[in-house]
Amino acid sequence: MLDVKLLRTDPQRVADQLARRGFVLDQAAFNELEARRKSVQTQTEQLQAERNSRSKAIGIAKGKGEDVAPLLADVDRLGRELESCKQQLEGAQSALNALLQGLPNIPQASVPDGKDEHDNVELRRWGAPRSAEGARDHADLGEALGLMDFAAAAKLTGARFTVLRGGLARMQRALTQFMLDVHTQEHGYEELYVPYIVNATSLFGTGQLPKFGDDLFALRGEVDWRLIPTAEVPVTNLLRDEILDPANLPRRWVAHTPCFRAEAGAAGRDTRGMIRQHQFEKVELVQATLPEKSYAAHEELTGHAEAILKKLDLPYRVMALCAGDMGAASSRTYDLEVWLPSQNRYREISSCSNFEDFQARRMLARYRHPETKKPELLHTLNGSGLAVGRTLVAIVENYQQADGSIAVPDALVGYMGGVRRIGS
RNA sequence: GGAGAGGUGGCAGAGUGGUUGAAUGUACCUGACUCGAAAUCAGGCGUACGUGCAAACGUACCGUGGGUUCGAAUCCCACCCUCUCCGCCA
Repeated sequence: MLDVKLLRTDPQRVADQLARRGFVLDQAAFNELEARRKSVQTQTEQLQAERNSRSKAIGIAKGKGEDVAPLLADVDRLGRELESCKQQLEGAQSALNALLQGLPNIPQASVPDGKDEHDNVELRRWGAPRSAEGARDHADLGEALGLMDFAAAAKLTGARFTVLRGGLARMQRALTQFMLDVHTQEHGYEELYVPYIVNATSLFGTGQLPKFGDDLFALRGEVDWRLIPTAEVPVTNLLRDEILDPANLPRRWVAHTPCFRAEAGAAGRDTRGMIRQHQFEKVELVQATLPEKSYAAHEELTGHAEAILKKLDLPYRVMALCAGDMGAASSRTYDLEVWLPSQNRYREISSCSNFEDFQARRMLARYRHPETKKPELLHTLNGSGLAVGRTLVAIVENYQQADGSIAVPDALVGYMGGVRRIGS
């Protein structure tokens, strides 16, 4: 959520910056709602002040044993006016909130202009992509080995699910352990185990609700519980309604969870294979920092995710997303894209974002400023470190052998009980 | 699932209708004493929004949402959560 003060003081600047992401801010609508809210609020507060002082006078009079009847005179009228004011205030406030909650974050100055993924800017590349010549895709290879079974998953559930068997099931588990170990032992993250089901308040805090509920799976029942679309939701919400001691910053958390996405609107895209599933594994990095440190932390966190790709010797590139392609909550996003020889191109495997105080304001995640002693909003960041399912895809494709077997990356052999080859 | 107890400021813990946004302790901040520190003493110290250059003032907030009342932390209802015991269970 944006700071409403910013909208009051410099709406044109906000409008200009949101325009970079193709978002049109209705300034007239905001001004009207804001003016209305302000006038109704002032009126309500005045009425309440009057009521409070009368009530207090009645209390004092009673204490002295005086007659309170005169004081009760037009208290009825006051009460009715107050009641109607409160209702109006509620309406004005909720209309304003709805507008405010629908606004995306302001892109940071360094974010490139652009309207979609074609305008993203490549920052750097690492590794030597292998030729697409003769490369088979992961679904072909996995099914031929009998270790990746989409038909079985379709029977159990439906499209966009996978059954993994044997060596590939084990490799997915090995990848998870490997990533968690690197981040906890080399990058200083605390490992967390968190719920895979969250309430609506948590989803509001990180920004999935109210606007992006279509992509979430809801549980049936009386309570509004949803499956997490990413560990970002439960992990970041640990900060909700907290005031942290700055001595404990930055907080660095890593968690492995399955992720559940309805993929509404993705019909026809990546229908084949494991690229886009309703359920996938991910190791997620989350940081909470002082505001002045968040951009350094963003570079650092991106580097932590890159370290996994380097250790697995998977060629990748780093993309700075343009203003029009970023998620609504983000101020700046770097995507890591891994080389997939069967597609002869790079595909997203990690997305690392700095949200500045956008999420922190929604969830009141704060620290106590050492000098002013006042609570100030934290900055929050997260990134995949990495998407495990897509990492498995990348390994299958990049480590495929002429005979259709899959070599095991050196970094993973220890996690695979010494196995160096799958499928031969 | 059943029975009981409880949710108050950073923490502990009073407060059962009225000058209570909330005693007290502790932590923290400032000052005094001290060469310095500890101890002691004095003062300060919740969050959000609004008005104001500021001092200050107004409003809301005692798990959440309703209700009763001129007035609710306090009374009533519903829900959520925590703890104890029982049942069930990986």
